[in-house]
Amino acid sequence: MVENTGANTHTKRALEELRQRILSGAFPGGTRLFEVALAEDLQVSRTPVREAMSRLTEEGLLERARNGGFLVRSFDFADVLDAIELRGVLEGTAARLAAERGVSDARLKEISEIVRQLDTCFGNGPDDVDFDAYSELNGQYHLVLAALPGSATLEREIARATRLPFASPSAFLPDRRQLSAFRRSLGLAQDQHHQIIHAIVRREGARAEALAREHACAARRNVEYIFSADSSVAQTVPALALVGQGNRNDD
Amino acid sequence: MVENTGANTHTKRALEELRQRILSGAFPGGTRLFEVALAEDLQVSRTPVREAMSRLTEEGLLERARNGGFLVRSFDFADVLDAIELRGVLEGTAARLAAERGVSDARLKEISEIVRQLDTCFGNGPDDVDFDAYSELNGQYHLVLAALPGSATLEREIARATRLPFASPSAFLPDRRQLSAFRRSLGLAQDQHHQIIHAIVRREGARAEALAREHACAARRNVEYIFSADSSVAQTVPALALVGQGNRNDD
DNA sequence: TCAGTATCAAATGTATTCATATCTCGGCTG
DNA sequence: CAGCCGAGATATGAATACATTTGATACTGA
Repeated sequence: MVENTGANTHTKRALEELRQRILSGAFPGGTRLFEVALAEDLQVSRTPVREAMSRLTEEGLLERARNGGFLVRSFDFADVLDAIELRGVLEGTAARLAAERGVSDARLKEISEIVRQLDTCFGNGPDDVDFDAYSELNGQYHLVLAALPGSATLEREIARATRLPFASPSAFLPDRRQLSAFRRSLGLAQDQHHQIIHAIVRREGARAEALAREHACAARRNVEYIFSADSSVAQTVPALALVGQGNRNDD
Repeated sequence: MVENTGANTHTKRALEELRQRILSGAFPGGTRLFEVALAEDLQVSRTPVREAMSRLTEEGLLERARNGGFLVRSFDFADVLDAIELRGVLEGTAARLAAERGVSDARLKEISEIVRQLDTCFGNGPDDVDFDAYSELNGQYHLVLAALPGSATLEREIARATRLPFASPSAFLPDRRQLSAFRRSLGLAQDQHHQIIHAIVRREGARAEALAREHACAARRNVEYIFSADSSVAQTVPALALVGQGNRNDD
């Protein structure tokens, strides 16, 4: 049995290009993607385009239309808030199970290191936060947290649902007031990260779960605040831009 | 723009046949599925086989191998227990949100009807339970419950994770003692169904969540009991047979 | 005998061609 | 004038031929 594969450079190209276009908001939610048009545009045949769309469906960026074909999934404000809620629940579960079952030293070391790096993003003062680095590391933190319990199925499903929704804060922070509020909230979030890890180490499952949930509630309040403070932001930022951190499965 | 689709009878056939084979345990977990072999076997070309495998990957029954190709996902006992745990958490969230946000009369009517039908499965006495009908309806109950909150994204993710794992009890109940224990537990489960609906109607979010979680814990205990009581069952029943109720997306 | 290399076969990737379903549009008919 | 029906356009479904990658094996030389 030859466990082989043919060439896949075209599929890979199509996949990456399409993903990038979707995440950048090139296609409004609900847009139907046509194989032929994309194939011409990407200079490949329909086959790798189909393959790419299928994979993007698995990733949650597309959905299959009722009668065939693919649509760009659309997310509205309520979806984003719900996704944060869901994420809090799942991460809470992950944290609780990690505390109940115990965590390998390697994993604990891994996530502690991430938290340590998160600390460094705050620099020397409250006005010196590296938003982009923080956001990137924060995504890793959540993924590793979701992976803690050590069950393949659980890990997989939690990671899937956790991955979907998250705001990249630096993308939509127009005015000074909001920036300042966001810095404060990031400081609180960072405290919560430390507390969650502590609770896991101390094997306090209920507390770890509650903390992770509160963490998500704080994130929810932040997003609500930002969008409500300036309604133009809600309309300007495509909801899809909030989606997809660490969603890749490239090799 | 013709929102069209070509014929899909071959894909449909391949999809249903493959799904059935996987769920029936024809392929042990980890088995690699080869396009050519399946295409010959099913008397179709590789194209619809590929398409079917891609969709089964979305359903969670297959996974993509590192270097291309598809593997049958394998689930062990721990995976099944974890899946039940996860399910309880998600359904708890669904119940809580339903209680907090309120539920449309139509939806409430829908799920109340399912619970009513579940009641009828118990017949006239404790020895007259229609397991198959109960199991079927129970799956519907869970899916509708997951759909209650009314947010498309949330609904989708909850339904996805909820769908994955559940035991079909009648499939592995060999001896009289277990059967009797199972009847009792089903009665308790049915009580819990009623209580959850009541809590949602009364807008008691925390209670609804706690009840749904307890419901899952009971299910977990049942499965643990059955598998521990007769270790041969755990080895005989392919874990995959526990997967996939209401996972269809046929039209 | 072992190691390294070359060759082959097996499996998937890609392109192309044909088939088929459905949506649109125009004309016919009541 | 409205509604239905049919033909054409369009998009996806399916089949097939060809390309490419990679694992396995056999052969050769040390």
